[in-house]
Amino acid sequence: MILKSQVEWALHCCAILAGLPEGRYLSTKALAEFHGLPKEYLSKALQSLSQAGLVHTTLGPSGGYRLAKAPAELTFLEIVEAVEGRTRTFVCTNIRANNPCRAPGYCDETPCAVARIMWEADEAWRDKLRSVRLSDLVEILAKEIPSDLWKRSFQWVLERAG
Amino acid sequence: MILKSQVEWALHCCAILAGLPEGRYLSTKALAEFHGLPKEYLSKALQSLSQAGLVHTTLGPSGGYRLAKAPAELTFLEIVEAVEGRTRTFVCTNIRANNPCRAPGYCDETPCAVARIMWEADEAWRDKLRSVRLSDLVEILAKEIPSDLWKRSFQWVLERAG
DNA sequence: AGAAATAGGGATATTTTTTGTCCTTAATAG
DNA sequence: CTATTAAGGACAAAAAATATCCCTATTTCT
Ligand code: SF4
Ligand code: SF4
Repeated sequence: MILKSQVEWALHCCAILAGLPEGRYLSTKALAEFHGLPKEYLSKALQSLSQAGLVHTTLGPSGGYRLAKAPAELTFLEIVEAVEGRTRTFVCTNIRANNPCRAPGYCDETPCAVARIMWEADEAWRDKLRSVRLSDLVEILAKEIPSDLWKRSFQWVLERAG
Repeated sequence: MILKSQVEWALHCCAILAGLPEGRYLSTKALAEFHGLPKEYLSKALQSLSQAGLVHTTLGPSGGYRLAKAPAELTFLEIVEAVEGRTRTFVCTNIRANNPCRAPGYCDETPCAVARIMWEADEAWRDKLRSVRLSDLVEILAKEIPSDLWKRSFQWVLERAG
């Protein structure tokens, strides 16, 4: 069970978009080039972000993406779920229904303990992701990335932002 | 990102094995029939449990599986990891290395903030699974499953245990 | 000793998911 | 009017999950 690579891509793209000046947009092409990713496929991830309402888009030259809300209002969970979907990582196939000893029709009402426990673990994962904001990430990156690289990257992005 | 169905199978099988009297074994055939699962494929899941040292096996007629330790000493995490593997659910493909502004050779030392945060969420998931013991599950099931079904199932298993 | 049942495991096949490409359409800026 | 963009549908390739089949060594029972 491995998350889609699109999750990593989306998080990185959001981190870049978080540094974009108010009102400017960055295109799929620029984001793909910056991260060395296949443009067409990255586009699908960005479309997911768009459908989830996390980013705003415009068309035409100078078009592209910007965040739909402030980085402090955007959580990791929102980004991850936009790309990865909201279905729980444990799905119950209801195998207890096959118990040869069961009364016919049993097992339909409540999910069993196995599923509930697995879902609690899933919730713990989501809780953690919900507790981290995009602004937290940007803060850490700003500290850790060498300032000359940080500046050059910022410059690179600005040159291509519409 | 969905866990393998073998995870559900393994958990259910362990729950059954937990109720097995000291020194007795239950075969793949019985476990597959009880849960309505393909015997050969379930066998792979049980082999994973065996390789992880969670169950003990014997060959021959009356052979099969029993738990290698007490249900109170066996956690959900051990069972899940035996089947699903121990790799983290977020894998870093190091896309920051593609940054056109980077100095050559950058990005090799430490994992970046994105990966660290995702790994923390992964740990939260594992922590939760580690906190639940197989005995906890059995306790809940004993409460929730109608006692006549519980008894019939127990009887069914005993008749087939070697 | 011989027959039957078992776990282990290798080889292979099928199905589903992930990853990726290609092309068309509608909108926008210059 | 042209160039550029996001959106999205159709399709293709690769990887992973889900099986199935078969052979071997071991154990139990007769
Ligand atoms: S016991 Fe729980 S996890 Fe297992 S099949 Fe039933 S509902 Fe699903
Ligand atoms: S920034 Fe982190 S998650 Fe992204 S590619 Fe680099 S190490 Fe991986």
